[in-house]
Amino acid sequence: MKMKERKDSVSKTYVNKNKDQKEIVRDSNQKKIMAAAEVIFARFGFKGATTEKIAKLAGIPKANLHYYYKTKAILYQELLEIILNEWMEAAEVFDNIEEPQLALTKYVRSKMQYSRNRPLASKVWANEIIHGAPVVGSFLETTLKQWLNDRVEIIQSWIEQGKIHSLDPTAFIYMIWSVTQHYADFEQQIEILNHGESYSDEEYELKTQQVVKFVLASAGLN
Amino acid sequence: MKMKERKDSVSKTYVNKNKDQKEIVRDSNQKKIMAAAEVIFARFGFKGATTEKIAKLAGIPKANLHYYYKTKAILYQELLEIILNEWMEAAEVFDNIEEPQLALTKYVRSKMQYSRNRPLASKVWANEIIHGAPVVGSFLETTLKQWLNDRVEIIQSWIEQGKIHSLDPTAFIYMIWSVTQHYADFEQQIEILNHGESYSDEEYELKTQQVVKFVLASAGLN
DNA sequence: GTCTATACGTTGATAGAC
DNA sequence: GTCTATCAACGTATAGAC
Repeated sequence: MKMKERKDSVSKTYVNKNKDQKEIVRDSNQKKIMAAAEVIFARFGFKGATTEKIAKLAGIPKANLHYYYKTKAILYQELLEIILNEWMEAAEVFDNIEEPQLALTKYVRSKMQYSRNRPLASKVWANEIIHGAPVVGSFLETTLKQWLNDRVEIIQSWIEQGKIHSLDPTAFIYMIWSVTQHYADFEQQIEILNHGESYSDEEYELKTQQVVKFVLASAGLN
Repeated sequence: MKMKERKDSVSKTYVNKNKDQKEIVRDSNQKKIMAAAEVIFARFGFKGATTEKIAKLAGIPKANLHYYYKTKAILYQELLEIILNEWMEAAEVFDNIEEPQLALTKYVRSKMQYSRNRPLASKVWANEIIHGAPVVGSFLETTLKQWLNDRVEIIQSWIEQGKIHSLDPTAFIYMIWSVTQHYADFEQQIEILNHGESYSDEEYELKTQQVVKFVLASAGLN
């Protein structure tokens, strides 16, 4: 109520500000929808998620959701795009670090942090891949393939310089991906096996350190 | 037609034999349905799978599927039970081997073979866990928890005997699970990143050897 | 931009003849 | 045990008033 009054009074004075306000409302609603979509898609998959569930969780009528996102498929695609961008950001730390020990440590920590902070996003992504990557398949073929090839070259150069053990760089990267993403994707299983409790920040930090050690040991860095 | 005639003629002479024949038909149909269910559930998830798709792939009418499995949920549960039993079988090789190097090598190889032979089953399982283990949750709490606890004790004893490095046994087991299952669950991604081709038997054997090395190195066994 | 009511397609499940 | 026809329930998406 108070907010609305303030908005109206502002709109009378500054037309541009009012326009901004509308955009702010739009952004706010889209963010609420996207946050809800992430929860529902993670829990039920694409087909199992219903626009009604998403709308209810977002606190808006279903028709309103369809006003912002014409179809469920479009909503899903936009969510995957957001997740993809986050994935790529987390991967950037691998670059521009010459020493393998530091580069690997930072990368693994970055991936573990992502699993900690965005488990739902990780699950949506995993679900998409498990079901054959119907939406993100083309991205895998282009962007991810390029990213992998570049990283394989870096690792190969480390091996040639004798900085790490001889190993299969692709298998090595898959190990890093799988071990770190496991903490997000299999979250419920981990929680059940941990006396029904999720890890505290301290426990998770210890797990992270352990995973870093596994990765470094696999490369012969101790 | 011929089959039917033969069955009838047999039934007149050997009642028991006829019963066997019927059971054979039943078993055969159930196997066809279950095989199709695995494909469809793996590709589309529980909600995305339709009984019509499953029946069509199995080569029977939808109503017939419902004759054998009253509901889609029951079909899904029975499939998970089969997968669970396979999972437990693959895990048995961990036991009764005193030397960590051999026990770990055999276990990792067993898991990698399972990912190779039964990628669809692995995906159905992963999908179930990612979505919060609504069906197998109780199993995780009891059987899997017990299995994990026992294995943690074995690994702990290895550490105390100085046979392997000091490490977090649970995190170590999670690493083995995640790395090996990755080759099944993220099969499509791996294929796309491998010039669009799935691994040959020879390539997969090399990847298996690499994964074994990673696991052994993580435990300080080189 | 918001929301109620509803049209339309899909799907799980069954009835009932064979 | 097999199969065609059918239906009730659900879910996506939209029309149209506000």
